[in-house]
Amino acid sequence: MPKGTSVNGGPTGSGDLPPPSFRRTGRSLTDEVRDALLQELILSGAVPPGERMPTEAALCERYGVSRITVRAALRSLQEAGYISIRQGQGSTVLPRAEAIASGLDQLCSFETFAGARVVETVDLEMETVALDVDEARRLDRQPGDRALVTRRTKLYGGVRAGWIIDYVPEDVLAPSILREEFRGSVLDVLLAHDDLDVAYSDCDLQPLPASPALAKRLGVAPGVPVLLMDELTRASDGTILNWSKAWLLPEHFRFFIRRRRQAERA
Amino acid sequence: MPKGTSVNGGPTGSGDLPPPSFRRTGRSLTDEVRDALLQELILSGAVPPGERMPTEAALCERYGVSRITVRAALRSLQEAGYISIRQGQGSTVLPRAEAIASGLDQLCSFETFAGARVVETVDLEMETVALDVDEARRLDRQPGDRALVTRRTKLYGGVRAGWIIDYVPEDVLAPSILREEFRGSVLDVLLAHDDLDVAYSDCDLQPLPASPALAKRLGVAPGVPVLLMDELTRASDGTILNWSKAWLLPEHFRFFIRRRRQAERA
DNA sequence: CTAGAGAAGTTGTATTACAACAGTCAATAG
DNA sequence: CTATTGACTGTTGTAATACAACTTCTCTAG
Repeated sequence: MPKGTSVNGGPTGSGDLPPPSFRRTGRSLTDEVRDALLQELILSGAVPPGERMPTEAALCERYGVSRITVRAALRSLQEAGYISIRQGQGSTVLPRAEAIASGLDQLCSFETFAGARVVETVDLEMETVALDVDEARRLDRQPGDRALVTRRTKLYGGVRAGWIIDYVPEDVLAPSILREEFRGSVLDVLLAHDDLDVAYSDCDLQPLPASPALAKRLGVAPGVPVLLMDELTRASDGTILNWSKAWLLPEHFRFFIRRRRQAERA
Repeated sequence: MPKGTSVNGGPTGSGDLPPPSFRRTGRSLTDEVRDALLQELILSGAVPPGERMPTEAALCERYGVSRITVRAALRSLQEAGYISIRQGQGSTVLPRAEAIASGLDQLCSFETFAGARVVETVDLEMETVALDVDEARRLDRQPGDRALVTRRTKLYGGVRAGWIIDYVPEDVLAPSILREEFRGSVLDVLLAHDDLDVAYSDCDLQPLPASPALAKRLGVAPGVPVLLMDELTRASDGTILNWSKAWLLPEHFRFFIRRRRQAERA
């Protein structure tokens, strides 16, 4: 709730009132335009895959911003894999934008990931612990520092789908607050606190055979393949906010990612 | 091989000669600067994680380009997860850049992915086939269209690590050329042809128990977890260039991805 | 009818200017 | 002396204009 007051734009003096559906939060104008383009033109299907986006000049007019801002927003969308930009030709919406829109590269909770499916949380355990050496190193804290550990089983449509453990250090968020605001997702609580500035997570994926204990929790046979998702969530300055380990049954999850060509090395 | 002659820059008239290690290909100036920043400052460790990048003005001078170009390059790096940019403060290199640098979001062949490890290709089969209905739909072609199918087993350090099938439609690359240039990786052949304009791939990850046939090929017990990586490679205009299915043993692969926070939905 | 030149439309880059934000430090009020 | 305020500096964010470079289409000359 702080930082909501920063009126970013308020351009020089030209009284162009922003067109409809153009909200103004504390973020940069470029980010606002980026989101608007993504929502109103790409994800909505207004410009289907293969079709060309409006020209930069048209977008400037539509949103009442300069070409600088429009170009930054377009470049952002290009980098994210939504569009292709070619000099002299224009910007084209790429196919399968839905794959990246619902893909792994998007940092969101399992409840958000589930979409329309009914999600339940059972066998919930929350306790404050002192970090051991390994846990402390992983979280970039000191051994003995305290953190709230949350363990639970996730059900998708009534069926056991995953077993999840989260660590949230006390210096990130007071355990009392997390306990109070927890509604099934630790990440959603963190995301709701703007001051934490959740930005990204580094995630390690690894298929494993289900151990007997895990198999029992998930109601499957020991040895069936599960996917271990080991994830470290960070603020935009790199501070570690959360460590999450999730053992997931593949039949309930589909992992899409978009791989992009990188610069050729020297 | 066309497009190599396009001299992009040749700025107005200011005779600033570019500083060392600044190559000029057919790509945009912005992309050149982006790569230079990534190589020379971030990946080289010249600016370690947590440290601030030089200011935009300094980078303008260093590379002899305008602030427009530098900002576009920085924004690209930000979008890719390498740096954080904050108004009034500057750009900061984020921790664990190596995770994304060697991560799944980078489109590269298994040989490149393997790095220093010795990679061998055995049980190679290449044949031209007519696509059936399902294959054609997946490749966005017509049933009966012809494609070169490549099947082989990959060995990492002498140990069987994965079983891979590739489809390359004839209209993308002549089978004779592919057969001739194939050195273990289909993707590397495609990447070497600039005119194909390989840009990205959409990838579906799914853990599976190894079938008896697959287990036999990989020399493991049936039922052990393997990761199926189903991937569609595309050109920058969305054209499908290649369909690849890889069954991988997890002990030889580590899959990192960086998940970024997306725009909040309305 | 074809090949080539030319025009129009679009993105890429440069330049200049100012606004907005973060941090520092000195001046001031208590 | 302490704490708050205020100005100042350095940085990124946005705007306006201009032109270069690329793509596509049209028109013309042959």
